[in-house]
Amino acid sequence: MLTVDKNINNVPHTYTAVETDADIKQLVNELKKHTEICFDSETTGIDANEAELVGLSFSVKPGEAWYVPCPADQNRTKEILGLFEPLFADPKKIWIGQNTKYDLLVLKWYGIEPAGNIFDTMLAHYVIEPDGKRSMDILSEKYLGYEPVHIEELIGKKGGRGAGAKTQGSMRDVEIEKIKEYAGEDADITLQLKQVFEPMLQQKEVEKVFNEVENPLVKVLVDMEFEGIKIDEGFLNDYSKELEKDAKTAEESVYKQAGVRFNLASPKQLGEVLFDKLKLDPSAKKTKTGQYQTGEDVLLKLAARGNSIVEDILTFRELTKLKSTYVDALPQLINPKTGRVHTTYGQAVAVTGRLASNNPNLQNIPVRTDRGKEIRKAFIPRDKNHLLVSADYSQIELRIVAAISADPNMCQAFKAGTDIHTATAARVYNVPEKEVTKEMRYKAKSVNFGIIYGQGAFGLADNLGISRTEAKEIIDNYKKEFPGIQQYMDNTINFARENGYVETLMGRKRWLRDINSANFTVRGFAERNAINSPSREPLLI
DNA sequence: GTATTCTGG
DNA sequence: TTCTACCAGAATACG
Repeated sequence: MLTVDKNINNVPHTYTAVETDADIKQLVNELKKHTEICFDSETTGIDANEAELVGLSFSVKPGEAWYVPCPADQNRTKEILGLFEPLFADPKKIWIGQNTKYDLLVLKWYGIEPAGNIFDTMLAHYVIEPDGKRSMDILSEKYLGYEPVHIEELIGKKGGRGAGAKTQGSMRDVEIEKIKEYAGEDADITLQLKQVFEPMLQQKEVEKVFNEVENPLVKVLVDMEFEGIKIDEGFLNDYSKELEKDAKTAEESVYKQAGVRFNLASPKQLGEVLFDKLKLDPSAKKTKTGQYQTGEDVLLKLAARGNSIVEDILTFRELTKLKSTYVDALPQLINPKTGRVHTTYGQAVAVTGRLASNNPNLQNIPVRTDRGKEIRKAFIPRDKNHLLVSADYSQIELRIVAAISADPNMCQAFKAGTDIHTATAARVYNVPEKEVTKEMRYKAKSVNFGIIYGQGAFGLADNLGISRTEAKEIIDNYKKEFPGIQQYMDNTINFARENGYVETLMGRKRWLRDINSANFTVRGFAERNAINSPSREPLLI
């Protein structure tokens, strides 16, 4: 049983503050003897692009840690960091940490880029249990049986809303005796987590994706976040006014046609106007909370029946979405220091192994509509000597499915280089590719996407606005024409039932606890996850 | 804080 | 018989 300091088994702990140059040099000499060094940084904020370094902690042995305070005098802090240069320059070191991307980004702002490899305990837990929670507090309690000092004890709770709410204090103002305990403990705990996770990575057979994908990716993401991207603020300000005006026009038109003014941004109020007052659909569906559904798919069906008010509602929705989520939000996220926007990538968030992006989310910038696409013009090169280059896989998920399933017809279609949806339509409708109509291609495309997600006849019918009979016919033909795909889906579900997980080409596993559930719905979800997850990760090289 | 909606892959 | 396409982040309304 591993032990963590005083509170667990009364094992003595030694957390030492190291402040003078002489003591720091002695610490560096001690750390030089070790290949694996656990480290953590304390900072003034939670945004690494804004944060100031308050201190660094190190540990190489459970129960022992050093804390090196970094003063507000930035020149002195750079001097201190300079003393660590021999360690950071050593390519043989392995830097252990929890969410190392954050600490490395903070260090990069001070010009420090460690040469050694990374062992990130957060990423270790991510590949061991992709859908669990993994804050350090929770990992410590779960794997070490120890509840760490809460940060609130040092700097108070996060600022609540309204007057009188206390704002969270700064790490900068905490006295060294307290911060030493907190920071030392973080490095200590993280080192012990590493010792727990390392054998687990072997047992679960996920070292490949951990060593070859996740850990090397950390430094790449640090570079990307640090670099950021330039935003044309003036362009967005102009566009905001245009959207404001056009949204207002659509809004007024809605009120005029409805014969009543209300909050158009409220789905609840809109539903009551459309279905109680105007009675546009006597069989309108309600959500589980009892209000009418007013999502885009519902509104599009009303529009198809010639309700002109719905066009204006859709326009209002589109324009206000663009304005509030992108056009007005992006300029506020420009970093005053760099004049650029720096997203934060979530490397251990999505259960499928994909990245996530926030503050701002740069993975959902509009592209489908003309007025949405316009927003992309605001992302510009740093100067006239640079340009932005865009590269994208073509149909990567379907290619992965073709490769894993080895379906001869699907592989042949990709090898021939023809449009995959046209090729699919030709097979499903049994016509030459030249005779595939737009309609046929559109439906085949929907089937191709639906297949990846485990969609059935009901979903396809709803999506395409066709009968369930027709949808079933299309799907049956699809399965007949691409027998390898059907076989792959059957095999995948069977594999999941027997093993309790599915895996990607890189060896990332997703555990499916409900795959053998007696509940049809619950089991169905797990089965669709089983089919869906493996197609999400390309094989590198 | 939860629900709904909409943006992307 | 059942409910119906996976994975995310963010804005807004509303209690």
